[in-house]
Amino acid sequence: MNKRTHYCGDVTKADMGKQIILQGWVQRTRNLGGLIFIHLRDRTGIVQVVADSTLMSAETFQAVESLRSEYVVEIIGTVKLRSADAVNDQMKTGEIEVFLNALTIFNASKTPPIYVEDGQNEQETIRLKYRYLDLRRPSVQNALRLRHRVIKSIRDCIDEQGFIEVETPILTKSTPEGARDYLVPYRQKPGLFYALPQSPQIYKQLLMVGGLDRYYQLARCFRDEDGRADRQAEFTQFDMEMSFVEPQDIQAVVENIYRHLFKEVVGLDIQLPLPRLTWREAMARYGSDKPDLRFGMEISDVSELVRGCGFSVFENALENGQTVCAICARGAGSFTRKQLDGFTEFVKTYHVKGLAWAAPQEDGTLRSSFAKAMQGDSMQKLLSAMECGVGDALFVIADQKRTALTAMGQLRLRLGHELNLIDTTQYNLLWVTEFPLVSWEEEEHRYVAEHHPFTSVMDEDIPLMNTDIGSVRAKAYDLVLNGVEMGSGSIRIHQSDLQAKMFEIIGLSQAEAESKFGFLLEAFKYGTPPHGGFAFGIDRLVMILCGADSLREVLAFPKSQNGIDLMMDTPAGVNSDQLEMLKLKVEQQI
RNA sequence: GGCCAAGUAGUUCAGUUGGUUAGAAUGCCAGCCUGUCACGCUGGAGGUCGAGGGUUCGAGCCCCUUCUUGGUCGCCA
Repeated sequence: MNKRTHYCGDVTKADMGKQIILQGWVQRTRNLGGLIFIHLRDRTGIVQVVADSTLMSAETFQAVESLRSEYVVEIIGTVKLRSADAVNDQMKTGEIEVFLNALTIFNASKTPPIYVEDGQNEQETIRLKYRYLDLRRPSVQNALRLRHRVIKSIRDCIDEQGFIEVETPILTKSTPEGARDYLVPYRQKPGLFYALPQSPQIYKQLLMVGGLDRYYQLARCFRDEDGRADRQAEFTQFDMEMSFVEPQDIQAVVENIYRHLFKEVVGLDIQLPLPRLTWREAMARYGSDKPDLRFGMEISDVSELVRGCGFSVFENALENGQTVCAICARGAGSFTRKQLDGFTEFVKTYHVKGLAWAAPQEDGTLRSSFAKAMQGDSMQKLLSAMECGVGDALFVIADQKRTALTAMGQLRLRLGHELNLIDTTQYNLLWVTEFPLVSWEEEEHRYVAEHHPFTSVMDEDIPLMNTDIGSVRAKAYDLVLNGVEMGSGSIRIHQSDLQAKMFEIIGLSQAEAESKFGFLLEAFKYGTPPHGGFAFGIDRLVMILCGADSLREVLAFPKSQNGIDLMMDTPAGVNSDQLEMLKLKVEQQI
């Protein structure tokens, strides 16, 4: 039985005079000679322990003298009120201290390679290598505690709505489309492989065929792609699926979850229903399918306005059927020429050829990269249409529509940050709906599913499937929080002929479809209910709620950008017996 | 796979134009100290300058290659 009577952070004035038992780690000691102060830490906080050499045996005091940072100990002591001048109001337990009577050292500790306290800025490499020490920091524990509360609140809420959690396999089948799969060799028949799931997509649809009606799972997903601050190879999704529903039914369930968890975890009331924006509108106004609506600065299509302006870049673009779009950034007129020109390099990363800018000055002149090329009053017309006045800056991009809008959307975000337009205390949630069903993949020279190949089509667009597939809209929707894609969902195809048609559109041969998804197409022939669902990333949500910049902050044991676990030092080699058993040969040892 | 940045003591960093024995803070070790709370004072130890090669009389610094980490483009249904 645990002898501990109190957690360190929980000792209060009310315990005065009691003998208590604490167990924890030594944060720091201050040895004043015959008097030693120890800050003892556990997951609740820190309390000061006092060892007075005149109140204990020489052996006990010697043991106290030997304590160092991160030793694990048990302390039996008496709670006393601090004298008025010794109170530490920076500490939660600063009014009291514990006079040590007995000490047990469970374990010594090497000198830790990182400081176990908040407010340090060690390189992440060293923090991740010694993650078990990093985990002792309050901020790291708080992130994990917040994550726990988010998950608990989701489970509570979804349970009340009649969903049951079903676990689906981790060893599953490699499928075409989507991200690269992690493969697992099958020992009994060399040459065959399992794949780790990118999502439980197919299983959850089969659960609907199986009549489960309302399913959810906190599902671990795997994608063998390069990492980013907001992308880990291995991540957790809240995944759900429902039968006999329309998009708004699913959205209502998800909205309930978000209202519930924001109330429980952040103490915030979210107004429902959440705002909705169609994909086309989101792209046109914000240049993104995950717009950050915490600030304005909307994009305008100025193609018609600049027609005949004389500037060859714009004229040529329009002749080639491209688009000219613009934003007006209030307050950006104070940027230096170097800064303004610097944005050109920035937008080029997003594959547009250039950026034109103009900034009206107080003295009536115009600083601009392209004013000279604009004939007549075309510049004035453009500025006044964009309501761009003194102190503002106008930015214009001419390129293919989607490319131009995307680059402009990225510029908008950057300007929003640099001009401090973003209220970081705000949580902005919205739905983006009516995603395109497919998009053209130039390199592969075929259409690919924008969401996934099981996504259903908007009823009124079904006729377009044979005539203008590029403009067909799907019953697909994303949830966006502060400009971050939280998750996606859709109504699925439940008719095997429509599913076959979809495979045909994305260039999946009948034979291939049969070998990869034969079981699914077969299942659809036995009374499949209309169904749909949604999934959102737990890691990203917790990251935003923590105000963290990276998913690594909200995972107990994250991996590096290249998918390496710096603590375990893995991926790692395996011995030749293991390879032999799997009949695997490594051609080139790196 | 491309581009950018970083890698120097346990940790965080400085290191000038290529020039003596590579520094600081903190941590660590030892001694002194009974009211500290980033305790204080005195002394000490601690370096493959990520790795390999090259240029040079001489390289932490210049050149080439490479590894690792981060950011980003591609990629991520």
